[in-house]
Amino acid sequence: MDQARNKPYHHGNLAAALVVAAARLIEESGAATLSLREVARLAGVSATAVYRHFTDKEALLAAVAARGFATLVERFEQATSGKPPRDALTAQGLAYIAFAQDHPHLHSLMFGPRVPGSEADAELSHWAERSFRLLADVTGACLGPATPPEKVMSTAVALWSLVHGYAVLRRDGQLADIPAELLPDPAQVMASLVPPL
Amino acid sequence: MDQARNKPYHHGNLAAALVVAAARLIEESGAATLSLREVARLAGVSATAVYRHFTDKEALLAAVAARGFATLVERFEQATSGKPPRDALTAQGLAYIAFAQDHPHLHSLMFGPRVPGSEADAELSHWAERSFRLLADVTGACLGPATPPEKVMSTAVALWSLVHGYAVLRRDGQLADIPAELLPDPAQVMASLVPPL
DNA sequence: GGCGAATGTGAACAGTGTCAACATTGGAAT
DNA sequence: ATTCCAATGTTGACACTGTTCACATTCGCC
Repeated sequence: MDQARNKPYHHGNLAAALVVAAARLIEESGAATLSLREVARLAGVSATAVYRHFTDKEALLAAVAARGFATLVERFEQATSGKPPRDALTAQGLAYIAFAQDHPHLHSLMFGPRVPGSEADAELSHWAERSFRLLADVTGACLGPATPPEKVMSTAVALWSLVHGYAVLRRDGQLADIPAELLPDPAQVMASLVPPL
Repeated sequence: MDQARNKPYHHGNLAAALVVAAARLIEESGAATLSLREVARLAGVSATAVYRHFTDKEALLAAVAARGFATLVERFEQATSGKPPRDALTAQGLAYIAFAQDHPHLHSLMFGPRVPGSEADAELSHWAERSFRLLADVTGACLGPATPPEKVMSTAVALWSLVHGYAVLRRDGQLADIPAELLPDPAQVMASLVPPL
């Protein structure tokens, strides 16, 4: 066992442990109420130790968000692997909606407002771009190789808007009052945005 | 002038003044960084006076959000008035997107996560329902009177998802890296979700 | 073995939301 | 018109937050 030993020298690697602890607390109660001190407490370290590894509270949050993007991309890949384009497209959309519903607070952190100047923003942007590229690629495959790139792009953004909007409305409880049988089937709506080949 | 008089007795009606002050600060810097004390300072009153009119910081925020919904509904009505159904529908969607872009922080507060138990949540829900009903009505008018209600509902939710998603992605800067000429035309995409009569 | 750099700690500061006790004032009942 | 209560506003305080500074410890390298 690791933690059964007497109190360790320095800690091994705090950075990772802090991200894990923060992620756990965020999944429970959201990023808004997260306290650096509580993260530190959970990692068995004193409050200011955080600043040896993250310049800011925001930097920690960005690291958690980046981890979230990593697992999101993973979900995308395992949802679409080996499927023909149109199946892959709807599978990816459904995976996105499922992710937002399974990890509402994390999703909210990942796609919340950006701090443009932040240095951690770079990695975040990288991940966000990558996950969008996955969507754009599948969309392109659905539309066929002869489709002009701006058509692919605008279709991908429309699809993303649709799926993201639905995911966000659901995760924030905005659709809670509407009985489930009246809600649209996301797969079907997505299909209607991609003109058949 | 009003404030040129010597310091007034009680204040007139603080509640409204506090909501106005809070709304102004929120439009500038967002609800996350809003400080009750600063609101009070801006209203020329001392911090704890807020608690004579709002049980909570959250209650104040809810009041601001409610005011936001009121102006949103107003925008909807003046955008759709006197237009045939399909024009009204796209006008309403565009008005929604414009609202989110003109008042990003307010929009974010209005459609952010709900606190279910909150007492102020009731009024918020009322407004949200009302603004959604506007959309559902226009959608119904587009689809024709013979359309089954669940079809109207699911179409309205799909439209809302699309427009809300696009508005949110834009307002949070998630589409900032994509050149404008590659972005979809919301009106056109909306039209493709409503089958022609 | 020793030394510098990396890492963790404690005390402290300004700022926050919120509560309890106190002060003031407006309006209603006499 | 006086009195009195309820509404409204203030002061002081508590626990908590993010963050900084000076200090302690420990690892890796010469």
